[in-house]
Amino acid sequence: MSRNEKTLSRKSSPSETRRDRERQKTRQKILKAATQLLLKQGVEGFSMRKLAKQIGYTPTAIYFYFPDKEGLLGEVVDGRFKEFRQAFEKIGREPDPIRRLASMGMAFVKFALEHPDHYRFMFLTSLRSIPKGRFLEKGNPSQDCYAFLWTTVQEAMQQGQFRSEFDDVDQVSQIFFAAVHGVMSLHIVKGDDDWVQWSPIRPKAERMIQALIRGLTPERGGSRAKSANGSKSNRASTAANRKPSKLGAARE
Amino acid sequence: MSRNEKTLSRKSSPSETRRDRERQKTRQKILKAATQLLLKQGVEGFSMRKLAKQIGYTPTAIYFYFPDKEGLLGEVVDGRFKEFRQAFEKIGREPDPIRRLASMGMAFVKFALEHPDHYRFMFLTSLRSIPKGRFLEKGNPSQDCYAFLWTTVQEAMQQGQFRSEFDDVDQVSQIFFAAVHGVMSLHIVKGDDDWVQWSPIRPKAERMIQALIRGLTPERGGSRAKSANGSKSNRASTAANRKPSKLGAARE
DNA sequence: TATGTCAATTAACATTGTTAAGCTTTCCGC
DNA sequence: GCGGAAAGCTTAACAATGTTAATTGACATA
Repeated sequence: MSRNEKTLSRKSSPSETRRDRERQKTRQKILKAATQLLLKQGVEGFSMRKLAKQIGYTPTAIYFYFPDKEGLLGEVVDGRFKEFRQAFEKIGREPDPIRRLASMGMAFVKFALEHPDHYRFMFLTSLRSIPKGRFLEKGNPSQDCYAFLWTTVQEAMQQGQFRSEFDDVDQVSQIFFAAVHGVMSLHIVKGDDDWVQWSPIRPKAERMIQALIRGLTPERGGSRAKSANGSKSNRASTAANRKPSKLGAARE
Repeated sequence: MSRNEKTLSRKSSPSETRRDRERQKTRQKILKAATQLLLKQGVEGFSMRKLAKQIGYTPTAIYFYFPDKEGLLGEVVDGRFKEFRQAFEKIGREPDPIRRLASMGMAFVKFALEHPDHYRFMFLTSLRSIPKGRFLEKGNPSQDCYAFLWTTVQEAMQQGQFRSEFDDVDQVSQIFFAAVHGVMSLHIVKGDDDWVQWSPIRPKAERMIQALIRGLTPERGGSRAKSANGSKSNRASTAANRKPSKLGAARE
């Protein structure tokens, strides 16, 4: 915490931008190399010294740009979350929130399969004291994945699409997210553990999302709850109205 | 892999047992200390040197009893799995497999809450080449947790308690396990990440199990699935007995 | 008594994250 | 243009990690 808050050190000189541009450039270079190294070597195989060697610098040079290893990797992960959020772009246009939920689940699966190492770091590692929310706006559904999920769940809830006992947006969001996360994390962490005969991941995940949504929503036989939200004052009033104040892509 | 397969080195001498008893004793001593250290310091804080200091030995002495860090911790975890399995003892006597399933889920939750560090190591860490199955018999439901789960799912399936599309025992077992694992791992890893407003873990897990089971089983309104097993009509009545109310029998 | 195995130690190696001090090069005010 | 300061980076080092090779002492067996 000593000497790397240089982003606005010089007070007001015209050449500040030039220096700073150069600085940002190498910063990005380090960040990019770190991302690649993380992908190739995995979280365990990542080391500051390897990274330094790869960019032709000395290990200490990195500390001029980043506070420490956690801070660096935290920022790498921030970038991944951004990319993660982008995978949800098209889904946002799906009108039915329940359908949107299912799509989000599958997008999540796809992302986890494509970036297992980043996934590991994003959701399977607890890092305290990384620069949270420096590059992502918390609570903003267009940047914050959890907020996006939250909003979708809230919408469905306001439309009366969930069973009456599921009246807490946070709870339902987390149940849904946790389920999908469970399949994917097991796949990534224990996937080649031959103690268990693992069934194919994709259909498994799909089925799970199906089942979970079926369990969260009322039965379809007779009275399809046709969005009983004519008046918003049904049971969804207590929890569903709360704005996503503290939430976001699980990170740290 | 060099010098620690000494368990049966001496061929046939009467004093073998004496030596070996001593050996097993210190082995257990190390194992116990390792378990405690793992509990107190967590996976990250665990180190061979700390362990050595705690038992009054030199770090290298440990290598005389265990191949390496992974091997040691692997055996620690084996012990925890045994304990884990014991948490299922009473549940085994529940006649209805679906109810049994729900109880297993809640037992799992309880275990995770009580032993978060061991949980971390058991399910959140990928250890390749650890001496698995040295102390646990794979496939035996009374020792192997997954086998216990599997058997339960199979029984329910044979009774026709699942929807027709869920016809793969492995898949259903893993879906169920993964869901519960998802909530618990998120709780453990990200539980104190204030980016997300986490909802209380216990009711969340309970609700999730409820929802998932509801989604896996046929709807209860009209024609109750009549268990296409034909042959073993031993307990086809349980299907009618099941209620959609409270499933989490395993309370604390 | 001699010998070989067992149990444990000392010393060392390689690798890790991180910091303190120093050395150029560049920039800014004068 | 010049002096001083800051930026950018390196060298050297520290402490902690897992792990191995060589060695020493004890002890049971021949």
